[in-house]
Amino acid sequence: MSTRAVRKEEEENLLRRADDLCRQNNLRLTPIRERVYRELVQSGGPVGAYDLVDRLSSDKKRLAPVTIYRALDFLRDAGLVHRLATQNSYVVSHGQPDVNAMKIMFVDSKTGETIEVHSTEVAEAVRKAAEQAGFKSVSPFMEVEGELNRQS
Amino acid sequence: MSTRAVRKEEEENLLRRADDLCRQNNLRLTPIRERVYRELVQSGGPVGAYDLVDRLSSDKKRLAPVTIYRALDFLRDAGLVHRLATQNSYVVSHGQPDVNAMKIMFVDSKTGETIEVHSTEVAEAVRKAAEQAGFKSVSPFMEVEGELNRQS
DNA sequence: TTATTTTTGATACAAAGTAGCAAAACGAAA
DNA sequence: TTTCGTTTTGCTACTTTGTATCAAAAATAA
Ligand SMILES: [Zn+2]
Ligand SMILES: [Zn+2]
Ligand SMILES: [Zn+2]
Ligand SMILES: [Zn+2]
Repeated sequence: MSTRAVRKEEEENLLRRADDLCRQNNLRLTPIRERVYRELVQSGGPVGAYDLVDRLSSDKKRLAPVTIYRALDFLRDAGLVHRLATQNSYVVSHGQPDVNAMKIMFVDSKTGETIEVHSTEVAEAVRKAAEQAGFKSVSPFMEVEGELNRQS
Repeated sequence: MSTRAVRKEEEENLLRRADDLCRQNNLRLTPIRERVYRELVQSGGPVGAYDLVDRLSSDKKRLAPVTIYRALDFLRDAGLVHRLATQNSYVVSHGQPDVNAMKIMFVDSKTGETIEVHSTEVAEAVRKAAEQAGFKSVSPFMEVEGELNRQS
């Protein structure tokens, strides 16, 4: 099977899982919301909101930014998409949401490429640090910039 | 000694240390850079760039945003100030820069209040996770949202 | 001094995100 | 099916955040 086909299959898996998740939680994965999610999935990386406006607009119909932002808000609330604050961009959340793990989004400083890793060790260490700081709970998501090993 | 006086003393410590740091590294802590840093120190928390514009502008002289952004860029490069990407704001870096520690900025989701904690445990756990993700190095700074214990 | 580099000022602009309200679509009753 | 309240979408305009550009000023070096 070609890597192209593999990716296509992964895309369909993500779409199906998003569909299931929404159905199970009585959330409505409406056409635009699905189109935004699909575009993020297909891009394979972080995409800016105004990029999504362009990509999902046709010559006939230009979407308003707020339409995209609303769809993104929905997808984020559903846990399907993360916002990368340092990049002003949005990226699909991979992996089953493991409640005890910290979801770390590593962002390559050069290219903006991201890789998501889940780690219970980091979660535990951050929880301890949070306690020190007087925080009772912390977000299970964080963003860390770094340099990707450039394998040519 | 009053807590007010204690804070004043802390402020002066930070200013002096910033001055020393710049002198030692041949960096120029010019008047406007120092004013921006001082304002951040005195505020005791994160402040937005345009807030700084207002606070440092007088009736006679209105500073241009770019002036503030340049000062902030300098201060960030010097390691004196952090940008909180999730809050679009800037905050002074506390603590001696311990090279082996992760500097975690906990941000209260409700108030925006921040507390900085340095942790070698988190640094180590993140480093391991980064290795998994194929990252050779990571930023020693991260931002985590959470809920502060509300001590009334 | 004179030349070179760095910093600041001023204007305009770009990019990211939101407010407000009306129309449309949807979902649950009746 | 019709009614009615709720949710979603479209549309316009607007706010907030951050930059590009180029000239003037200040600092540093020669
Ligand atoms: Zn939301
Ligand atoms: Zn995720
Ligand atoms: Zn810089
Ligand atoms: Zn710091």
